[in-house]
Amino acid sequence: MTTKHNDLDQRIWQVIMLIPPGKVSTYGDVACMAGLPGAARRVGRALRGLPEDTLLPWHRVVNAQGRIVVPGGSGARTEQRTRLESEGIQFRSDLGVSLRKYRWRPG
DNA sequence: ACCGTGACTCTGC
DNA sequence: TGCAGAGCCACGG
Repeated sequence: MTTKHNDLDQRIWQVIMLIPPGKVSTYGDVACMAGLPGAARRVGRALRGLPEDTLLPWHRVVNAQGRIVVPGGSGARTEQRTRLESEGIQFRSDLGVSLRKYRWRPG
């Protein structure tokens, strides 16, 4: 098999599963860590195809503003916020989280 | 190969 | 603070 569209997704998922509980990362950072600088949108596509029963901590991925950019769908937005709060992450209003405090940086 | 689309990001008003 | 435009990468028709 030469063409594996899953290859990119696989790499993206691998990065996301490294995000520790209580911390969050941005689409841009995940893309960069996956070796795809600037491909933040590609990360969104990778998460979009995730099954509902996935073990991947997709909820720890927010946009560059620390806000949830997940479309309503089946209440995924609410679920993301609930999961983050259950990990000790505090939300500022309905705006989002403080990246300054919860942003995860590999190092 | 061209064009439109998206769970993005940055800059400007 | 919020909205709009342009740039960005990869995918699907």
